Amino acid sequence: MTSSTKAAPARRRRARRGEGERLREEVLTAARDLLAETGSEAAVSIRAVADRVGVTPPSIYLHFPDKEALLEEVCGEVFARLDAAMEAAAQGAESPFAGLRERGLAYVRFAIENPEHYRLVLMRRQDLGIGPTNLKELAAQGAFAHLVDSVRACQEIGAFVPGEDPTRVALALWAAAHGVAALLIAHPWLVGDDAEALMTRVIEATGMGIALSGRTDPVSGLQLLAALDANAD
Amino acid sequence: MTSSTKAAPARRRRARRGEGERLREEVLTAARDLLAETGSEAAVSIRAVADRVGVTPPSIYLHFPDKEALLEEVCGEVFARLDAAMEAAAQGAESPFAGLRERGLAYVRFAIENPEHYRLVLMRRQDLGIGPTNLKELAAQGAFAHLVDSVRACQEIGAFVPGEDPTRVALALWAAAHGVAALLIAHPWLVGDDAEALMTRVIEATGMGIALSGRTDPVSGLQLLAALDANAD
DNA sequence: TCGCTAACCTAACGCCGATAACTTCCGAGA
DNA sequence: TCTCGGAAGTTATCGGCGTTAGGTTAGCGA
Repeated sequence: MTSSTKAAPARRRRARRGEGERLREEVLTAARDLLAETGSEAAVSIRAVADRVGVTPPSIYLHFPDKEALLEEVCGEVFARLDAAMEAAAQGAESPFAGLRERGLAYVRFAIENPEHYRLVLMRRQDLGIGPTNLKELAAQGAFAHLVDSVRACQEIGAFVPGEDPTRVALALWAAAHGVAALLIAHPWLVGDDAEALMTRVIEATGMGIALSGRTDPVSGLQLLAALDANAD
Repeated sequence: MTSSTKAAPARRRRARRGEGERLREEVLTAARDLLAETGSEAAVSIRAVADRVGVTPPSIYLHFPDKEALLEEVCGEVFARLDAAMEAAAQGAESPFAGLRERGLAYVRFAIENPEHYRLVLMRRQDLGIGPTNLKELAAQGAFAHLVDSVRACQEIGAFVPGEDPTRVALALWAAAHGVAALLIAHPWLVGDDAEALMTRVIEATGMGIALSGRTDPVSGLQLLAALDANAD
């Protein structure tokens, strides 16, 4: 549909002997650009990628076992920036709890900025992906590990009750943020321009709810709110 | 792959004169069964459905404009049961707040029981679906309308601070529940057999967080928790 | 019995992911 | 300088997909 007049013999020059890896990089950038430009997985066909690079479809398979692997690597590149973005957002936070909130907001914003990548990685059924295959593995690396650390810090200052598995708490917080992200991506019309308000509300509410849950000491709501935004207990 | 030996001329008897609608129903049930059995959108191809019914692919188009419309109707049938399931779950609740929790749990359980239907309807980009196109429309019908009512009831008994738009609050609660559902569907390995624990934690936390947010009166945490599970203020 | 038309079917188009087998051509070794 | 192995592609093709154009059959009213 888009300028595929078929008569596009703008062939790419064949790579020299040891430079076979060059095509691999060109394919990756072509796929990445195509996904970013169209915002649609369907637009990133092997044929479209090959055409953009100036090569025939089977050549792709010299460097990637299948389409899935190609998309996975493209998304992997994008998601590699997630951890850094979340940590940067939490940098100036006044308290661990505030850091948690900033991380959550950065997470949802990242999803909004890379909607199709997010959808490919986190909104498709993936029973046995390349990534971690259980919660413990996930908790040991990247952004989720930092999230768990952040939860632990909240427990240490008393914002969260200690004793609960920080990994499970982090999973709950992740699920809430993921809900906002997934909803915004799948149904942008639902929220309109109030995406920021929604993500703030959900993330803060879930965080405060976890802070409140399990408490048996008669802490007042105001005390709790104050404690959450303070550095000390 | 599955018994498509091609030599399956078990042709269906052509419908009589006024009974053209019969094929439509047969196509719907075939598609529904196929989706339920395989749990995969890809398995529900026009050709596979036609084959199961005992008809040729183009015949499908006599009753459905395209594949999308067929899937939409199949999912619509399933989702028609969601509202009833949520209301039934909230029936015996001791308080509006408990009703909110039961509704949320029922929602996630519904998603787990119909994962592929849920994924088709709520985890794919749908800029202009047949359904409601803005939040107000959505708030006026079905399960979401009941959720909004439930939020309003929580405001009336003082569990939630009044003044906030109940629709927005309901949206936030929905997002949190959706996060759990979407995570469980896309990455079942993450949670293992603790799905119930995760959904309970997220739903309760978000509800309590919303109950706490916006409060300026020095209500104690314990008082608040107690109030949430009581019928009266 | 005729003929209209509802209810199908046959054939085909253009797309897709993927594979087998062929060609080109660089560059190291004789 | 010539050769020839193998890296870096190509051509041809398969089976499957959604969808469309146009032909065929059979039941029912006249």
